[in-house]
Amino acid sequence: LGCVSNRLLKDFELDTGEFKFYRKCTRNGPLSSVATPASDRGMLVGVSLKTGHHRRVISGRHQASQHFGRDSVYLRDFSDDYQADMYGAFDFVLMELSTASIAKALDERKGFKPGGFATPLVREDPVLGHFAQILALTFEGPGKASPLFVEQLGAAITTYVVDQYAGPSSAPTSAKRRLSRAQEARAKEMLLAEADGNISIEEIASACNLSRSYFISAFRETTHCTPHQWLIQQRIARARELLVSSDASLAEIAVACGFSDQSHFSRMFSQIVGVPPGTWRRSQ
DNA sequence: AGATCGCCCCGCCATT
DNA sequence: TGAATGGCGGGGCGAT
Repeated sequence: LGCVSNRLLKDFELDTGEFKFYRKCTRNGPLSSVATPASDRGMLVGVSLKTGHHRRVISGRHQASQHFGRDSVYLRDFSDDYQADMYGAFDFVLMELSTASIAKALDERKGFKPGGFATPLVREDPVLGHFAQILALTFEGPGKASPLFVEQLGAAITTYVVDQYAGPSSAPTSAKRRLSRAQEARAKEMLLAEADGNISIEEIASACNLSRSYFISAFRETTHCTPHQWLIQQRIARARELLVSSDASLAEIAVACGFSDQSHFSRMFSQIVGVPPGTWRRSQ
């Protein structure tokens, strides 16, 4: 994000794949300036946990001074160049909203299309302030928060930001088959739990009160991935964690991730990651 | 919602 | 011995 890492007191990052969170905190400023060129990373939401920071944002010939108190929120669009001089210590929780997840949240706004965001902007927002505190606790809490929890939290924040800060909606779009948040969460939960007792797609669909065929297409519209494909990706993600965090054999990791044997695991891993698991592990 | 059908995942084997 | 690759049949997944 343009900060010099070794000058930060706290510098955490949490990447769920769909969402990216940061905690960035300085002891005693001044961190002279930051500059990031335009990119297609989507939007950045920053929430200040403390008061006493201000910065001068330079865009073209214009300069604007922004003061941050507790619960101050700023939004900026990564597709614009960003340059700012910073004064005073800061403590931020930040979240990156990918263009895809923004589009998804806008799409879910009862069939209304985007009106765009008013950026850059700074304002007080106690709701996002509380979300930021939850995230800060998630970063520093004793146990790791489950990926599903973090993902749902990201979804909630995205929805909130779009509701509050996206411009007026315009033309309605055609309604598609999609899962409600509750159905999506339930379905994902059941897919992950499938490790023990074999659950079929049929059963998950009926748990969501949907027919099998409708469920599959709605899941796809919602997550841009078929149920079984999604499960495989979750298993591979888990495998990546175990590959770096443990010294278990590939056969053991395969079983731990829901693959019945090593050969099949290696094949699926290669297909998705591009290199076989052993090679990938050595590269980490 | 329910029926049909092709394809790919799975689980097991062998080989290097 | 562990890891990577290939073959193969059954069955469930996913699209229509």
